[in-house]
Amino acid sequence: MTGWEDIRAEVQARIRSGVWPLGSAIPHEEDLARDFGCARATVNRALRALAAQGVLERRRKGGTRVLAVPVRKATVSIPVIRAEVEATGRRYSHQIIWQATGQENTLHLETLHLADDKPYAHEVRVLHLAVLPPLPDLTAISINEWLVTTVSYATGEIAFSAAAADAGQARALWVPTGTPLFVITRETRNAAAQVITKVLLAHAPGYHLRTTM
Amino acid sequence: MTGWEDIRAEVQARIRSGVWPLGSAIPHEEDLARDFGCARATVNRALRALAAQGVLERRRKGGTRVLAVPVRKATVSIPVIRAEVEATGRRYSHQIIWQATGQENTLHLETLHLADDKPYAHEVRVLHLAVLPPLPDLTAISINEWLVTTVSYATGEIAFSAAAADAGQARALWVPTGTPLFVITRETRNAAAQVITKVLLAHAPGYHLRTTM
DNA sequence: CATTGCATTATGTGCAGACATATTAACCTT
DNA sequence: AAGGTTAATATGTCTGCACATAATGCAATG
Repeated sequence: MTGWEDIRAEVQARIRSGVWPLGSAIPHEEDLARDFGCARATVNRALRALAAQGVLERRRKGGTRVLAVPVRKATVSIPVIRAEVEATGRRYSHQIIWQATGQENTLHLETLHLADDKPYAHEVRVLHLAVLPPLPDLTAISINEWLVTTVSYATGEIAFSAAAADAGQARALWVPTGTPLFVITRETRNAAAQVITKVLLAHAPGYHLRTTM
Repeated sequence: MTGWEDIRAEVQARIRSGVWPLGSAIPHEEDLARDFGCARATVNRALRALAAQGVLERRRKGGTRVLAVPVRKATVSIPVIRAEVEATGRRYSHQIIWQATGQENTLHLETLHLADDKPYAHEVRVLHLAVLPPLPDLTAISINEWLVTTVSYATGEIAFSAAAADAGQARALWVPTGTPLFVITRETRNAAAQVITKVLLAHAPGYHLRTTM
């Protein structure tokens, strides 16, 4: 009867109805557990879920409070491009347009990803070779895919934006210069906080990144 | 010594090293618990985290398997625009450019959000009044903000894309027609799956949506 | 008066056991 | 052989208990 989802819903209802105003502290887990007639672990699970959702803020000893500014959080999947293309029933391929070694043992790569031989996305990447195992044959597998399966879980920053196609992007994607492109930039670091790679990925017009709340 | 984070790391290491190849099934929670010398609940926590990350797929009775196609998941915050603007030290304001009632008890709203009196984002919204409480005075509080604090948790779809500014967006945002804009479209539904509102939000050039992995 | 140190407190996490539930596989029926 | 029923199984979750950990404030100390 009292699952943690029910408790999450109840807590959220109390926040919405003003019983626990925005910015205020809510009772301790133990009190809530007594209120709801369940174990503290159950309350804990519910409150942790709400914290992950951006509704609550929790701090040891500080207790739990309702965020003053509610934040909606959405989880987006950043798939391997090959899988993304093949999921729509199209055939994936990629071409390395240009590559060069740069300062400090870096490799610069310009890649075009294609779906049914039509341009799908244009990628510019800098790889820091010192923090990577030897590279494979890049004509067989895309760097993107190789990295995902090779490098242990890494942290990183992602940014989404819109930008006008520059000359290189325009040429690769068969669009006029200045065309709005959906751009994803990524910076990936390994466990030791060393930068592994930086990527700028510009998608051909019509691209949408979808998710649910 | 054996926290659930350690176990998550170990499982991830085994996947990366090929002990558990992509697409293969991994042992049951009970077996893993014996292997790692911990309780099943601890293994469960670790595996659930990995499933949320997009590394594993879990099904009752079906067991746990490594996803054939690794997916990176990132959580993005969709903040209230006022908070987003004020977080950068600027002053928020908004203007309702146009509004009209449409078919089936809907309200159409065109809003401009400003930061230090400069255009920040252009919003076009359709509200389904039948599934909402009475609206407040919209000059005092933006719809966006009112909805977040008023409507109980709702599901919805979000899509990010890049688009060329149309005439209305160009005029509102002080940019030439055709300028690349970062666009967020949202469709929000209540618990009964009824559509509450649809939004198209076009951000002024320079906008970035950031997140970490 | 500043600083260090300790006790307090709320959340974070672990464990063992139990039952719930979804899903598959095996079985039986027609 | 097709189809429906049943049993087996792995995950999902709850409970009650325990200890760990971080953060806060108070107190003792120099």
